[in-house]
Amino acid sequence: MPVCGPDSSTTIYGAFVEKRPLYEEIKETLLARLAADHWRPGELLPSEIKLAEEFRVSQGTVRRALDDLVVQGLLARHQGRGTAVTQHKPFGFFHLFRDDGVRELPESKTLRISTHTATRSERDALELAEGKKVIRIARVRFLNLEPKIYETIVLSHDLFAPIEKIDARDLPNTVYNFYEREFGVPVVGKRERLRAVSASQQHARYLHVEPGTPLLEIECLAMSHRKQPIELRISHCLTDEHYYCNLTD
Amino acid sequence: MPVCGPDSSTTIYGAFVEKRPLYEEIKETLLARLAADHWRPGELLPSEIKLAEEFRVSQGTVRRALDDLVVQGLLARHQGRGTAVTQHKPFGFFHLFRDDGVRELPESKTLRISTHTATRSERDALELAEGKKVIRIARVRFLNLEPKIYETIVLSHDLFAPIEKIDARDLPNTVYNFYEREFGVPVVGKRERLRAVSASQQHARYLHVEPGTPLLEIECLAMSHRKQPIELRISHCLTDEHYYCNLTD
DNA sequence: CAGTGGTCTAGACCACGGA
DNA sequence: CCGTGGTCTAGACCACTGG
Repeated sequence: MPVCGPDSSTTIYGAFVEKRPLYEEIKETLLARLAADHWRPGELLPSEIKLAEEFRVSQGTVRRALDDLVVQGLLARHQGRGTAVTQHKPFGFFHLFRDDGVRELPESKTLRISTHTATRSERDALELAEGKKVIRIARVRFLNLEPKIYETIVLSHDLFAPIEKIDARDLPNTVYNFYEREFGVPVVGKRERLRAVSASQQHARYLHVEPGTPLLEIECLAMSHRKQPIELRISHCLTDEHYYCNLTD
Repeated sequence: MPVCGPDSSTTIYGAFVEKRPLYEEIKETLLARLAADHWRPGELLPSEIKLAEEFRVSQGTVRRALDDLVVQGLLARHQGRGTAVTQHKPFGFFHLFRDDGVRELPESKTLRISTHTATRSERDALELAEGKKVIRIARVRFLNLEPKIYETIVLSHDLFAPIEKIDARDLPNTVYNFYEREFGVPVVGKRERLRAVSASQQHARYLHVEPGTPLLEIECLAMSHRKQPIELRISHCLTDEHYYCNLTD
């Protein structure tokens, strides 16, 4: 009798099983444990056999769940060693590379955190009702000590109200893990829209360029499970010395 | 005794098996058949059971190979119906959407096809030796009848020499299928680098904008199996009414 | 209804890593 | 050496599709 989630059940194989595939249930359970920092990054999970015993399923079913999480970038498996939690957050995966191919980690300076009534496009992206409020965070991000990105983060006030009161200096550099840890909403996917736009007066001031300079606009919608939108992020990047990289295969 | 490729073998399970995983061999074989137009897009492949019999492996092994090809986007499976060749491969490769989310099929007008000695950056991308020649194809692409993309395609002359003699009007709108059909090189992956740049005089002329207008530059390297680079494509897109979309999950 | 893919099991052997 | 994940098998039942 498999023991994963509190779902409704039906009998097959002469036993009780959840209607959704077992490996989906197991994935959810493991995902929840990952979100709850059950294991530290780099730490080894129990072996397939142990997990199979715990969930009362066959090794193959656990394997299927683990494989999916590996594809999602949450776990890494090593023959002979074990299955480990991925070191560097996979979803905050930063796509900007220096022209020579090196990936730099951006530093952030938070300019302000404020609350407003959501605009039409913010409501559309975050699936909010009319009149709902959002928290906006404005940041400048530095690559190699030079300001290269002006970034606005938009969050549903209902979900993230406590952020309002945080001191701008205390906002972590990478916020996806922060959302997961503080608010229990893991970011598992995103939808990005890119455009080339002209730098506004404001962009120009913070990025030390002339207004009208071409900027790469990245509108990124981070999503949790079941496509629930979590965070809207609009970045304006100076791509004179960097490029945005996208791989497929 | 599995029967896939002409690889060296070793005995396990008391039988002869290839050193590489069986499902990899099967993938390659199916991939070759797909490249050879063994099945038409939309056509159903033999069932898992038939394929398992043909390759003399278990159903699970065939399934593993098919699943991988589904992830690659080459096949689509439908419970109760069968496994089909994906209908529109080129569509899956085109990322530009209209602001309202609709995806338009771009029209192309080929401006010229010419041959040159490869530049440094072209050699780097296509992994060519110094002094090698490349074919350059310049196109303007139209969305909703308006010129929106100025595109340069760069191909190794060694691989694609016959293209040189093709009349510009006969070059198909979507060339990936063309490469596969005419030259036997299937495009299975790509690496894209995006930047925001200013329109040059030439861009401006063809796209009917002022020089200096921000354009989205997409440098796309199309690759065949084993990361072999096939085609370098540099597109300059006017993103006043469109955006480039990237999904992750 | 028969045939397809989707899920799951139980068990086998192999290749790799670390003690 | 043992325990890990990686591959493979044979067979079961389910859910869906089509005639």
